[in-house]
Amino acid sequence: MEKVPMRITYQRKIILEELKNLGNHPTVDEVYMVVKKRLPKISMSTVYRSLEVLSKNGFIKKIEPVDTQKRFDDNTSTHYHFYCKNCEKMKDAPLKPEMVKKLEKEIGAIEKIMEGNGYKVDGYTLEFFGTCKSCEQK
Amino acid sequence: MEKVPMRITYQRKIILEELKNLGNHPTVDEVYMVVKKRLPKISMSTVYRSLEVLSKNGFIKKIEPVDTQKRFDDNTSTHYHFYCKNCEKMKDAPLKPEMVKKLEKEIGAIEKIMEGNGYKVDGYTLEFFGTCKSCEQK
DNA sequence: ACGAAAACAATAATCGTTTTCAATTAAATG
DNA sequence: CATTTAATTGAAAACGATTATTGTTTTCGT
Ligand SMILES: [Mn+2]
Ligand SMILES: [Mn+2]
Ligand SMILES: [Zn+2]
Ligand SMILES: [Zn+2]
Repeated sequence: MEKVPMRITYQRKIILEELKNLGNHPTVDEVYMVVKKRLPKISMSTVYRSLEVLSKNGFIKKIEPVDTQKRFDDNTSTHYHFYCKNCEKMKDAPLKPEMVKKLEKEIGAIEKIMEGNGYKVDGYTLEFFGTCKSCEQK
Repeated sequence: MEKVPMRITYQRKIILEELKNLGNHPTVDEVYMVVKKRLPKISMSTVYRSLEVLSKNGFIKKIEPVDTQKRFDDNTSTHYHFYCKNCEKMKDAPLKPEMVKKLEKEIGAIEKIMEGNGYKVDGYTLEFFGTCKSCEQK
């Protein structure tokens, strides 16, 4: 149960450096392409692993979908979801309609602000994750 | 440019039926498995296409990630993102820190409510999508 | 009932990501 | 230092989810 400190290897140092001067939210492939210029022999898996380690140690932040699979909902009205990492099920967020309405309005206002800033906002997704009620009760 | 009405095929009818009585947000595979019991010869691609068509015609709602690729951010503080469907770049949502703070607080309250409902909330993702400023200016 | 267009089943291809494993490198020990 | 131990790497294969392709079948307006 000991926490082994992250090793600062040459490739990790360079990956971090290049991520920083790439700036805006690159994909793994984008990082790979620039790093390859300095480390021609580096492999894709090293880039994947390093970014993972760097984010796990708080140097950077990973942006990833809560759940990668497509899902379908017979309820077409606006509501939010909760993904349980334990049972891997998607549940409706346990919120009263009034709460949903309020949040919806709030975020709608935010969208307006972004539109005022020159962005065309088509929509958004808000998803919570953690452990669902039934899983928690065990 | 004509809008062709969706054909109501046997398999679409059954897929919709089964999606409805599956209830909670099934994955494509989950739909496939139950539908296969009634239509042993149905193929996976038909399930994919049908769910797509059904959602496009408003019968059901698709739940999918704004962007499927992993991305990494050198900014580790809390902030929101905007995905441009045109240039396929992820940008920081153009919001003033005060606005972010406010939303953060608002959603934090929502999390509390869900915790009160027996859920363990580890976090959430909020992502906007549409067309970014620079793409819009063309 | 006929025929054009749409949808189908089966299969292969693609995409992003993870795993495997032998070789290399870094850190810990003496 | 030299030696031991353990983590990391590169290359390749495997993976799961989704999309594309190709003939065949079905739907539906006429
Ligand atoms: Mn739902
Ligand atoms: Mn960011
Ligand atoms: Zn659960
Ligand atoms: Zn753009």
